[in-house]
Order: sequence, then C-alpha cells, then structure tokens
Amino acid sequence: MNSREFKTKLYEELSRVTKALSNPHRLEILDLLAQSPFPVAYIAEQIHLPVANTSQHLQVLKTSGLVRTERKGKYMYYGLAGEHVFDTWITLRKLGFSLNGEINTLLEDYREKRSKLNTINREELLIKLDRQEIYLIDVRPEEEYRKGHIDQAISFPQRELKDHLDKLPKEREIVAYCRGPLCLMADEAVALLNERGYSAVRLNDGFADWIANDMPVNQPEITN
Amino acid sequence: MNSREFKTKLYEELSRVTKALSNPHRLEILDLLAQSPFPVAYIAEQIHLPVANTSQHLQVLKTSGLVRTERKGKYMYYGLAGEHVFDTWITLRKLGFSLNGEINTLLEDYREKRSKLNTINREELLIKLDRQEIYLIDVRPEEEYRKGHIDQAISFPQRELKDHLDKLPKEREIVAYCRGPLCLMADEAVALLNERGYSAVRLNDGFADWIANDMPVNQPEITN
DNA sequence: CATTCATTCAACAAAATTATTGAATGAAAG
DNA sequence: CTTTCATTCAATAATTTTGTTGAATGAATG
Repeated sequence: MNSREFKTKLYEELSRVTKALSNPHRLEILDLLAQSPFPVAYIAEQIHLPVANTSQHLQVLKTSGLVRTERKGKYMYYGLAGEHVFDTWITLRKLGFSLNGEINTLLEDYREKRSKLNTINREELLIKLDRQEIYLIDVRPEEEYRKGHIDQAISFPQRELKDHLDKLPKEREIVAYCRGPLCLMADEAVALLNERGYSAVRLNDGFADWIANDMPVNQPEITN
Repeated sequence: MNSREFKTKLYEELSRVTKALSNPHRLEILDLLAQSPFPVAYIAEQIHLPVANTSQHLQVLKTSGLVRTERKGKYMYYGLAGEHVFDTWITLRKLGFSLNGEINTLLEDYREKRSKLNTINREELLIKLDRQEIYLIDVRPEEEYRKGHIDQAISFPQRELKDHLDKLPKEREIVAYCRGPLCLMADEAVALLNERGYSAVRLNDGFADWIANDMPVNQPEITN
C-alpha cells in the first residue's frame, strides 16, 4: 500500500463516524439518547419515524460505534457508547449554533412567541432550590423521569400538565426543565403556566447538561 | 409552525454542518487547512483530486460555514473559519480513533513497516532543542514551512530530502515533523534517514498541534 | 483592452443514502 | 409448544450526493 492509498483509506475510515452523524434524524436520536438508553419503539415514537426506519438509523449509529445495545427482557435498549460520544455531540451542537445563525434565529423566534424567554441557569437553580424559593417540575415523559431526575424535582409530564394544574402552587415561582436546550417541552409548559396565572421560567439547558456537570440527581429506581 | 415541524427544521439545520463533515475528501481538506489557508489548486494537488471537484468540496465547506475565503492576487485562499472549527476537527479525529479500531491498526501497521515507531513528544522536543541535543527538520512542502514553522526548525521537504542528505549531521539525533498525526511525510523521512545511517525520530503529532498549544513558532514571512 | 489563468459554473452520469413496505426472526409469556 | 410482539431484514423506489467534463467567469497582467 502506497502513501496515497493509505491516506485515502485513513480518511475513509474517519468519515465513517462523520457519515453516521450526517443525518438529521440520527442527530435527534443522539440528542434523545443523551438522556438515557431507550428501546427502539420509544425512540421511534419520540422522533416521529416508522419503527423499521428508526431501526435502520440505529444500526447505522451502532455500526459506527456511536451507540451500543443491551437487551432487557423483550426490549432492545440503545444508548450512547460512552461519555466521549456525549462530549462530541455537545461540541458539534455548539459548532452548529455558532456557524449557523439560522439555528439561533429559529430557536429564539419560536421561544419568543411562546414564553417571554425567561430562563434560569444551573447555578441559580441550585441556590433557589436550596432556599426553597421555587417549585421544580420535570416535564419530560414519565419514563424518563423515572430513570433519573434533578434532585427535588416533581414529575409533571408536559402532555398531561393542563390536567394537573390544581396541584401546582400559585404563590411560588415554578421552574420547568426537560431534556436539553433543543427540547421544547419546557417552553410549552412555561407558556401554558404563565397564561394561567402562574409564575414560571425554564432551566436554560436541561437534564443531559445537568448530569454532564455532576449536579445532584435522584435515581429512585434502577429499571430492568 | 408546530413543535414537530420546528424540531425537524432545527435538526436539519444542525445536520448541515455534519453533512459537510461527512465526506473523506472534505476531512482531508480540513486537516490540510489546519496548517494554514491555501489556494484551490494547491489543495487539489495535495489531496489528489481534480481542481473542479476540489472547488465543489470547498464550496460545500464554505456554505456550511466551516471555512472562509480570502482573495490574494489571483488566488483564492481557503482557510478554517476559526479556532472552534479546528477544535471540533480535533474532537472528531479523537472520537474516530477511539471508536474505529481499524484506524489505529492502519496507522500502526503502516508506521511499523517504515520506521521503528520512534517518536518524541512536544515537551521532550522543547527540552532537547533547548539543550541543542537535536537537529530539527520540517519535512512539509516549502510553501508551508514559509508560512510558519517550529522555532529553530530547518526546511527539508520530504520529497527532495534524499538529494540533500549531505547537509544533515550524522552525529546528532534528527527530529522530523510534518502536519499532524495523520500526516506521513515525517514517517517517510525518518525511515529514509535511519536506512542511511542517521539517527532519526518523528514528533508524535505535528505543526497544527504545536501551534494549537501555543508553542514557540517562527513566521519569517507574511505572505501576500 | 486583450490575454492569461485560477477558479467556478452547468449539465449530466454514477454512486450512495434514505424511505417504504411487508415478511422474517427470535425472545418472552402463556 | 404455541402465541405474541419488539425488532430486524430484504427488496425496491425515491432522493441526495459525488464525480466528470468542458465551457464560462472574472481578476490580474502586460
């Protein structure tokens, strides 16, 4: 093998990973798996894709080494292959934000229309939690809450939130969080709450970033 | 725009960057541009691709925001759009190495056949340079040497090295470096030198990593 | 102001990726 | 041991990406 053949092969091998990252559905899957491992059917539902198609995308990710599988009962759980995959995803997300002004515009426009953009960051949240100044709600699907959540958070899945408004305090500020900065469930929740006379803000990133920074979590139930 | 439409659009935008990174030739271009900006024809020659094709790849990179252009005289220089692009490239390269065992095997096999794998790292190099224990040669094409090189390095382009062996000392250890860990010019040079009775080793990474770590460089000539 | 030459464009062909459908597999549960 | 059901496979169609060729552009040079 001469030098040129070798280089061609080398960059081809390297591009196997970047090719796996080159599809929007697969990026959305990675963003979801940053929460925790999930079975195929759940992932398919979350990203609104047929199961067979989702399975194919998952296999692309698996072949490239980005995700790994584990069978639990009749379900096949897919999860990120390691912390370096999460870190790379964060790096790429940041790069995307900085290179593509469109993304920021999109997100801001969307959020501006719903809530008043009121956000709080991780440090502020921790302090206010400590002082019991706020009421913290986790608006992700309950499956995800059960696998782990921010310490002291109560589960109020966004989809059912409007049916449980009576359980929320009007006198205390409510902080809602979901998966990460690209996740919209917290925005929807905050918009609804403010409309109904509550005082609500969202955590500016989300659960994935929370655990990535070793903040206090609660994992009440190790699922099998 | 509803929530699903919005998410689809968001991940599509994000994938514009990852799509641009998904082609092996474009990765090789980025790796080259990590050295410094170059005109289209030079890039085409280095990656062994027709100029028109190279131009197309460069435009994909430019549209995604990863590289930017600057006209100098009759040449159009393409360069990385910023430090965050370089950092992301390094992150991806590392991820590729860790996920794809094939890559490490390839590199090691190739190197083992040529030299005896003798390498030196940046810190050792700096110390030995200071003590004048070594003779440091830059084996990249002279164009690249002229744009900047490791302080005290002498230019001995790998392609012409065999015609200038008489200018090298046999009594002192020679250290050769080129672009980065994926670049093979230093390996070829080291192999040749050891064959001819010199004592030579390579710097384990290369010039891109050297400047990324703020090590001492020499930029004798600002080209225009 | 005509010429040169690096680069880009445009059009088409070739190759790779993605989506869709329905059937196959294979572990768990009755 | 049969049934159930989550997942994967296989085949094909639709779409996108990549390569190739030759012509067009347009800035610099004489």
